[in-house]
Amino acid sequence: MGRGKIEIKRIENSTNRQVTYSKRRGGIFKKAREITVLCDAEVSLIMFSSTGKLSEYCSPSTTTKKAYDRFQEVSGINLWSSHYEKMQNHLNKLKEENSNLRREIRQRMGEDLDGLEMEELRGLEQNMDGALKVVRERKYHVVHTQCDTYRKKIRNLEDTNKRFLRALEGRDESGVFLYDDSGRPDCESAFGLDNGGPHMFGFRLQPCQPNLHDAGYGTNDRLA
Amino acid sequence: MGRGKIEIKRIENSTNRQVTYSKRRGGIFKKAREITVLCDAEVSLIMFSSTGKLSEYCSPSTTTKKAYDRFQEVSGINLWSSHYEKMQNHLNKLKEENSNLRREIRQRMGEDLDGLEMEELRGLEQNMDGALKVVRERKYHVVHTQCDTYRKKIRNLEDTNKRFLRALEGRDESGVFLYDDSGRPDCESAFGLDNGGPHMFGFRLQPCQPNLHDAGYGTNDRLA
DNA sequence: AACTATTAATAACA
DNA sequence: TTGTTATTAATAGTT
Repeated sequence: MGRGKIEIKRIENSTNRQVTYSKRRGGIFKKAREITVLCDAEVSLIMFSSTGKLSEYCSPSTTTKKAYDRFQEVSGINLWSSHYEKMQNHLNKLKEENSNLRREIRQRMGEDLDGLEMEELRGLEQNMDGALKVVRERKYHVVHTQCDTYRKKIRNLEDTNKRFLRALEGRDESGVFLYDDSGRPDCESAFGLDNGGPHMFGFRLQPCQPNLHDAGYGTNDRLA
Repeated sequence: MGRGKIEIKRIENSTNRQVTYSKRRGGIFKKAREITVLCDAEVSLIMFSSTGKLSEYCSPSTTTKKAYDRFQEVSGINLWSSHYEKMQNHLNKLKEENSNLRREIRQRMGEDLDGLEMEELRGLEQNMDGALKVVRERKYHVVHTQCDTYRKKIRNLEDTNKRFLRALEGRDESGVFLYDDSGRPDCESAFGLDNGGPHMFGFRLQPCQPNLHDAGYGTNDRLA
């Protein structure tokens, strides 16, 4: 039907293909509507053009979802089980993994040790001992770097202030102090020499009643 | 098209309706096949006759399931949306949690410390230090209990053997030794006095190249 | 988007 | 059901 007969094979000209798609899509939709009315049928039709555009027709008596539900029932083909099962498996794996990770952390916090054999305890102790040394070294490094930075900054500010002071003294006699020595950081306490009051940061050691939050260390009692 | 024009309304004669359904269904399927080939389209078409009979067409390039999956994606209409989305969210949450837990363990193993502030490092150090003491105490406790048990068992066995020996000596003169002293456990090495060879248990400290397995401590580099 | 010559689909009939 | 055919409907190529 048309000015000439055509072979049923892919239309190479992209514009023609698009035009033909539009026209024929309209034709098929019309046919679908007609058979729905004439024959009291239920039709669900979804089409994607070569550019990925979606077109959908569905009989007024139903919905695409219902149609596919019914399709599943009648055909016995389950459209979702594989998806669903895969997700469920993945979920379970993650949950188990998660609980193992939580247990390991608890043990690394000194809890939940009852199930461990002597050898496991020894391994844990050695591991923690070595790790603690690394953490300690890192802390010293960070603290020293930090203190150096502060010292340099202080020296800079002091120099600047002295210059300002000299400049002002050149203008009038009211000696103004522009900085306060109490702003200097307390390097000593950072080395762990203080030990009073509630800790403000993570890594609290609370073996008997862990208080774990998502935002820091010891953060693993959610969704357990 | 036909011997006469027809109105598009339900065909009351049941036989005619069935015949028309069959013929038009064939027509639509043919059109669907044609547009698939001509226009490089993807079509999924499911139809139920008024008697409930299912007919299905699907482009060779896809499956009804795939087409429906794609339909969901593109249309945003989600048939099992609530379920699926919930699972997806749960999955993502677990994944994130998992990666947080892994990071915490790595840090408790002395790795991945670069991102930590001085205060966090101090907290970690304090926590690990306290936890290490707990682990050590627990280890001593287990070791001592273990050794006590072994000693009692050995004493029992020695007593038993002596009795057997006496009984045998009563019968003939061939002195038989019924136990071997090498079966006694090496309590000393369990206190951490040895330090050679590859470790057999978990909790290895390997800050630079962790070798983590699912079955023990330091077991968290899967699915990372 | 329209138009229209031509093919394709199909309603009625067998 | 299936096949035939007169007739209408769809559409390919064109404007």
